[in-house]
Formats: sequence, structure tokens, C-alpha cells
Amino acid sequence: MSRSERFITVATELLYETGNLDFTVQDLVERSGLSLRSFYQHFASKDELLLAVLEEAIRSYVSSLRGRIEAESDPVRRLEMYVTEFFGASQKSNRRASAALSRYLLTLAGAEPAELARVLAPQVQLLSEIIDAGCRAGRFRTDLPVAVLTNLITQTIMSAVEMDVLGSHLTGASYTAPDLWAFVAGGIAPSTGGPATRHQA
Amino acid sequence: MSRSERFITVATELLYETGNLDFTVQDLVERSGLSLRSFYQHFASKDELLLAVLEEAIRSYVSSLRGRIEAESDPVRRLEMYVTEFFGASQKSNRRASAALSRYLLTLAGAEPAELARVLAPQVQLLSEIIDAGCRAGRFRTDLPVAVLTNLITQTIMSAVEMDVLGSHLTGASYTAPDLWAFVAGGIAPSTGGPATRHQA
DNA sequence: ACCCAGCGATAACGCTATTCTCGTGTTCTG
DNA sequence: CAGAACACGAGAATAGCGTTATCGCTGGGT
Repeated sequence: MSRSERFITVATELLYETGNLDFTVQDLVERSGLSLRSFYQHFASKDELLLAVLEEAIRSYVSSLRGRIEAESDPVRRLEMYVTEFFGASQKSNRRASAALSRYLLTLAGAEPAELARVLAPQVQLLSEIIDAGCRAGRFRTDLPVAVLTNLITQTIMSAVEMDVLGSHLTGASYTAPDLWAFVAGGIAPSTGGPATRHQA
Repeated sequence: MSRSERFITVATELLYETGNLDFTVQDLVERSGLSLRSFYQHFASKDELLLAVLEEAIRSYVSSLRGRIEAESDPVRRLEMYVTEFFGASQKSNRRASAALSRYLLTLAGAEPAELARVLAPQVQLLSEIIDAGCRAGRFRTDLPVAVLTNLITQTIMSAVEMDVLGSHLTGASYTAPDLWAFVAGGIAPSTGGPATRHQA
């Protein structure tokens, strides 16, 4: 295993054990059995390491998810899988770690949007394909562009992961993956002239 | 103006000028014309100050929004105002500052959920009232509890503020307040047996 | 044999939040 | 009015962090 990979692996371990990304570079280095010198030879900064951790996490998760989703053919079912599995995975594996990652993701949105877009690309790509297929099949609304729907759903899911920690504190209620899907399903369904849609983008 | 208020006011100015919350306590103190000593006499930490800034921002905004919303009677229109004005306000006033605040809000979600819930209470309360009224009037779906819908919409809007910065970088598209409302309106509409709702919470 | 790129160990730097010290007013209290 | 408690200003001091720099080693390629 290369030294870069070793740093990323150990950083991921620390993330999952402590539930956040504020471990020190010193901790990381000691635990890796490598040196500070070596760390800064492979990564320009701690931020660059965190970016790599995020990228790896997304890449591996999306790749596994894509496999499972392609076993299904119905676009609506595909979207349902996408939504519920994404939410469900962050519940199962490690809620706090997932929340920390999406929090870091948001700081990236402010500081380095281009970098973030690159890292998020695989995930956005997958979702975009699903939605596009659904729109062509007439199962999803077409009064909003595919790209807009993709953005909306991406952010709804991400903040669901984050806000879930709040859940009980906020309104005393917490929701489940099916609840989230029920909401998203309504949001993306073809408009029925229900309570107010009036915009053509 | 009390010294606490002065610190909060100046911090808010710095937030709006620089677009983020990483100003130094030193900066804050110098600009206030007060002393470090004094700062730590009124706030236990910088975090406590930021919390107060957030609280004040929410309190004043919700109070103004509530006034405008109560001029309207239709629950659906009320929700539309809530969604579009919240999103629109963060566009007009200062996108980066709003994004920084909601980012800080998310770190609070992880670290001090109870504190965050207290600060968000006015906003959640307003939204909750609107949704409850709409459900009673049969204009909103009732297969999900009011509290769940409140959480879902709160987070969708908040992350919309945050993610908006991404917009063009992510899918090349960015959406507008009416787009956001179109999505939310679909999500909260009474279920029409459309593309999959199957959960009873 | 030589070189040099990568490495380990460790000190050092700069920035930040936070605490401490000391001396001065200011205000409440008896 | 006298005195004490308190808030304050100015600034030094502390501690933790990311980051950079120093120095000496080693091992493989020429």
C-alpha cells in the first residue's frame, strides 16, 4: 500500500472511531507509523487529505450502489433505491462519521466549489442518469430541468444525513428512509396541477 | 447598547463583510473598541458568541417574516411565502454570509443539538403552524406527521441556501426560488397514489 | 563508490483561542 | 461620604494546532 493510501486509510479509521475530522495531523502521523515529513510530501495540507478521504468514500460507495441499482430496471424503483440506500447507509455504518463528512462537504462548497464538484461527480452522475431516464419514461416531472431536480434531490438527501442527528431535538420527531422517499417521490412526480406549480424553467 | 449587544452587532457586521465566521476574536475586539478581557466576561467562548449571532439573526428574520405571512390566509400560499422568501432573502442580502451561518448551524447540529434546537425554535414553530393548518385544511398530505414534514422542509430549505453556491459547479444548473417551491409543493401535496408512496408513519 | 530522492525525528514558526496579571475607574452599599 | 466589589482596559503569557525547516540516515540506480 502506498504511503498516500496509508494516510487516507488511517484518516478514515480515525473518522469512523471519533466521529469527526478534527483529529490532529500529529495523531494521524503517529498512528500511521510514518512521519510528519512524509505526510507533507504527499499532501499539501490537511485539507487536501480530507478531500482525498471524502473522494475515496464517495467513489467506493457510489460504485457499490451503482451495481445494486442497475439490477433494477424501473426508474422510479431505481430512484427509491438511491434515496433510501444513501440515507440508510449513513444510519447503519456510522451516523456521526457520515454527518462529519457532509459537514466538511459543505465547508468545501463555500471554499472550493470546483474541487467539491469534481469529488461529487460520480454521485451526481449516477443520480442524473436515473432522473433523466425517469423523465424520458414520463414517470417524473418535466417542468423542471433534470439538472435542477438532480441538485434538489442531492441536497435534500445530504442534509437529511446531517440533520438526522437533530431529529428528536428539533420537533421531537425523527423520520425514516421511507419517509424521506415519500417526500422526494412527491417532489419529483409529474405535476398534477396540485397545490401550486407555476414555473417553467 | 450593552456590551454584549455591541459584540453581537460587530460580529454580525464582520460576518456580512467577510462572508464567513472565521474572524479573530482580536479583530472583533479591536473593531468593537472594547477589550479582550471584556469579551470573555460576557461570552464563555467564541462559539457562544456565534451562537448568539445566529440566534439574533433567526429571531429578527422570523419575526419579520411572520408579520408578512400572517397577512395571507391560504395555507398553501403561506407555505409558498415561507419557502420562497427564506430562499430569496439569503440571495438578496448576502449569499456568502447566509451560507456561512447555515454551515455553522450544521456544526452545531453535531456538537450541541440541544442548543441548536433552542435557537431554531422560532423558525420551526412558524413552519410547524403553517403545515399544521394546511393539513387540517386538507391541502397537505397527512400520511406523514406534521413534525416530519417540518423537519424535511426545514432541511431542504437550509441546504438550498448552502448548496446554491455550488449550483453551477455541480450540474451546470442553478435554480430559483420558484423551482424550489415547485419541488417542495410536490413533496407536501396530498398523495395522489403517484409514483410510489407506501409508508404510514 | 557516488549521488540523491525519500524518509524519520524533532525543533521551530505563526496563528488562534483562552487565561492571567495589574492597575484604574465606577458604582453599589452601609 | 467612605469603602468595597466589580467591570474594564491594556497587554503579557499559555497552549494547541497546522505548517515549515533542519539534519542526518538509507537504499537503489548509474
